[in-house]
Amino acid sequence: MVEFTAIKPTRISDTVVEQIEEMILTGALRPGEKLPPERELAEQLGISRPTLREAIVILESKGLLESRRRGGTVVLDISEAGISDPLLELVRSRPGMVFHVLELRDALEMTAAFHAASRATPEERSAISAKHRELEAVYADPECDHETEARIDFEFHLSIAEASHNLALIHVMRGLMEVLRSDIAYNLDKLREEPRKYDQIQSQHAEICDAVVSGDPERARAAARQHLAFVYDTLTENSEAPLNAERAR
Amino acid sequence: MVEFTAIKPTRISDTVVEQIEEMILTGALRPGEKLPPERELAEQLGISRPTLREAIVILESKGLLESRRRGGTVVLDISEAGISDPLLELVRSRPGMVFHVLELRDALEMTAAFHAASRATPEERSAISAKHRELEAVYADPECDHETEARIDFEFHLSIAEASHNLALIHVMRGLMEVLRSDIAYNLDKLREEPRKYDQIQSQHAEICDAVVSGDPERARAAARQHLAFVYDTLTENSEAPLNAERAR
DNA sequence: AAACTTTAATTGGCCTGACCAAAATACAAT
DNA sequence: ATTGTATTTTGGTCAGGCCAATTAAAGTTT
Repeated sequence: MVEFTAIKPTRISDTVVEQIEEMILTGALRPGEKLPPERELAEQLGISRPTLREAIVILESKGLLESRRRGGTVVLDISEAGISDPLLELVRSRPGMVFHVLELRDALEMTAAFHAASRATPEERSAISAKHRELEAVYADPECDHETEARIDFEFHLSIAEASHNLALIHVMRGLMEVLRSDIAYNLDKLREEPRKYDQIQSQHAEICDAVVSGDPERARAAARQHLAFVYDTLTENSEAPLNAERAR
Repeated sequence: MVEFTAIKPTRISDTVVEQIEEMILTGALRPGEKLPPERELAEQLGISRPTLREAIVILESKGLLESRRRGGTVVLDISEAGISDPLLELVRSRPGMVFHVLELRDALEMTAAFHAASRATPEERSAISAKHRELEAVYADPECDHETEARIDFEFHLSIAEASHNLALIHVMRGLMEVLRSDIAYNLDKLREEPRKYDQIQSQHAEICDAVVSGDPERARAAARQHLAFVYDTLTENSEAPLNAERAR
């Protein structure tokens, strides 16, 4: 018995999608360039406007095009749009989703810190310490660009997760934090304007690091909890659309 | 100089995309389920068919839907293409991975139960109760096949996660539990031979259910913690390759 | 002459309604 | 019972039109 894969009646809009995709990838269509008006392009391709629109909307959801009223449809820069992970892309597109992710991180990092404190090898403990020192350095440097700052922050938390020796945990957290990394940079900006809170973040990191390195699981868990709760609350103050309505603690 | 991000006049097809996306992520639309015919659905949403089609085509390109001529539009299984994919590989390849996943579940379900207890709508609470009664029924039935038993067990925990109103949490847990579902059936087998532990599982489920439904977050969290710890320990006894070496609590 | 208003044209966003073709169902015929 | 045919459902596509946002041109005021 041979396996037959169901054939796919090629939809005409999909064909157009591939066509334009290829033109963008090969450079026939360069970033910033403007496509002909929908009516005109539809006629050129010999298809109807709704069908053309289906194709355009797909390409737009893929981050390759952007159409504005009266402004026409322009090709975006691929370098900032080339995305692979389909599900994390969903997360990234939702504005209020940051709070969902933060809540999830709260649960995960508590466990990560707990297990890391009890399982980490000496090498891992010193690696965590090193990453923390690096973090303090970039925090202390006012000239450090925020992207680097966010990256180090991310790597610090990741190093703890990796020391938990739980592959499933590591995997999930890596994906989540990767998503948050960009947002962190933005939020750190706001924090810098409030030295009091800014210092709190630093001391929280120090507390987490120390608890994990010294091998105190319960203290590490508590420190992680405090840190994430603080970040959540701070973002809630700065954002206009938190999850407060649903957050009836 | 402040950064201004260009505002995007929300397109109605995008709104529909988010709507359906969310229904899929929260489980309101389950894999395999069929959407109403385009004409009908368009009327329900109060939009035109071409606009609805724009939304459908986008979701199709994202791999969430599939529409066939005359066959209607059906929801695809997200777990096939998402976070759980690489995780599934890990679980398959490494034997002791079950314990990693169990630990992760421990962290997640505590949070899920906590938030569900405070955020669940009345409908969700009754849904959880209903699923728990169903679970008690299959547990009481000695003739019930273990696969069904594991499925109901899985759905019970999932219903709690869905009531947490945290999309990120829901998605991760769905993937994890889907992975565990098969293993559960096997482990339940062993548990049945020990009526004492078997009954404990039941009472733990009852405690979780009651705490969540009655709206007691802290009690719900504690109940979930106790349940998962119990499962972990029981599996540790029965399995010949636990993570004891690394588990130096 | 420069800055501000007004007007008009362009263009994406959306709708109504229709036709076609594929596929499943019901039904008839062998 | 199996095969063949008709009917209906439903996605795929097209045609043409209206609306509203936006920009560019024309006009007006200072």
